[in-house]
Amino acid sequence: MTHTARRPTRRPLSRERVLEAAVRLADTSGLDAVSMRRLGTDLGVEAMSLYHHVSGKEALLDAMVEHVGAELNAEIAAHEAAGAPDPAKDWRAALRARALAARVVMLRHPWMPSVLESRTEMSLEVVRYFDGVVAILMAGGFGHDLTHHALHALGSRVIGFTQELFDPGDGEDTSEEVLAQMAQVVPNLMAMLADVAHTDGPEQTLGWCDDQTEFEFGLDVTLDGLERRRELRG
Amino acid sequence: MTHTARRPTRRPLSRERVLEAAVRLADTSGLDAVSMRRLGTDLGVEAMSLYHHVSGKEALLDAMVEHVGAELNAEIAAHEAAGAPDPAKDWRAALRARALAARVVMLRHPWMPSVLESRTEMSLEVVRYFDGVVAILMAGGFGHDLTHHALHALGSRVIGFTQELFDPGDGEDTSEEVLAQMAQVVPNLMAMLADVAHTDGPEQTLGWCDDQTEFEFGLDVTLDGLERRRELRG
DNA sequence: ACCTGAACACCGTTCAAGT
DNA sequence: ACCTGAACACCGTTCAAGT
Repeated sequence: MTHTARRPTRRPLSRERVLEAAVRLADTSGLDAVSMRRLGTDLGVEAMSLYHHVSGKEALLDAMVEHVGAELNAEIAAHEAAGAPDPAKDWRAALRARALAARVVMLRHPWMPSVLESRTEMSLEVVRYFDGVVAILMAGGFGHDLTHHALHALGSRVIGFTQELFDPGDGEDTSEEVLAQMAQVVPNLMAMLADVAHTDGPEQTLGWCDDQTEFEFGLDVTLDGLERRRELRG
Repeated sequence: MTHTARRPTRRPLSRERVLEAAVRLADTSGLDAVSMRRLGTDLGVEAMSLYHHVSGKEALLDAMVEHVGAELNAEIAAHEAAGAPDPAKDWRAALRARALAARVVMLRHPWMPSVLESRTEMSLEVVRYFDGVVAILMAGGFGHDLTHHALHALGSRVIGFTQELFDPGDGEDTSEEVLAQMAQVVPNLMAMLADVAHTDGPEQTLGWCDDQTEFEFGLDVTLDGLERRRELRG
């Protein structure tokens, strides 16, 4: 065995390599693990070397969003090539398909929602995604004004996620005593939870509780409400 | 003038005083300013003294949420005492009024949404708020199952905010050149923006772009969609 | 019981120095 | 041009010591 084979081949660092490593690190170990120092270690390099490829931590996060945004648009393009609903015929189906396709990408990167929301400058790739959403709504007969309102009403759902408020909780450590106490303080909520008893098997979560069924329900409710507005104004 | 008057009266630190200072600090200087050291300085005390009243940074954030949650429920109670819509007669009006009342509190604490979403354990006061939401939906004729779905569909809107994806941007530094370039890449979006041209005056923002008009539009769209589901199933 | 100061293990970032 | 190491100014938190 040679000497050169022993030490890991040190490809020169590149912006692309930095971003791939950062996204992978966030995917596997969570966003908190993404520090300049840790990222440097993963790449076999000093943290300070990263500054030759990204101007700082914030720029790194911007670039990570852009990286996933590109993945997102590639996914959408693939869907469209494979035959997607025609927005002029059925805007609802077209938008629904787009949101669900986006969701697949988002589920691969659970840290994306929170980083996306923390950005002060917005990603060109993500804007491009929204441009496609606008195109669908306009083709569906929404005016500019209603399209604008619709974007706000749909919020993050149109890009495949909803940032839920609570982790539903594992329910493992909730003793009978605690449950009885809760029933006193929040009786309506407890009665509801006892009745619905989530038994849908393993849920796909994105950040917090946000399973597929609830995501689609919320999306459809919003699409229904928008369709009504369109009929009224259109 | 006496000596005792000169140095700031040093009331003994209490949990309440710590929480009030933390909330005020977050309100005025943003969440990033809330560090144990900075908070200690504000209270005229070493950072380590705080650990006698909160067990750590995470516990402090939990307690801040609980503090605002209490303010939220007090606001709701005041609204109800002043005469709120009867949910049995008009669940829509009752829920709408509750969400808008909650929003007033949220606007006083723009950091609340992000902290709320980052909590792993949920606040009793906030849960109490949701218990009231469940009560309204049940009184309005939703079953337990539909009430559960409705909570997911409404998401954070029911507690007075939507976490918008983008800051609309000041538009101050967007040159003609950049606009022309954008029109190439995202033509649909640019056409829409040119048409709607936000001129509603100063917008109330909560975190990101989330003005009152858009908030109410999104809320009403969701309420419409839910009412339809209720009619179908009820 | 309540508060302190030093210390530890982390951050992001600057800067002068190496090759 | 690319990478390094020491240094700076911050974190949260532990722990032994003070009153």
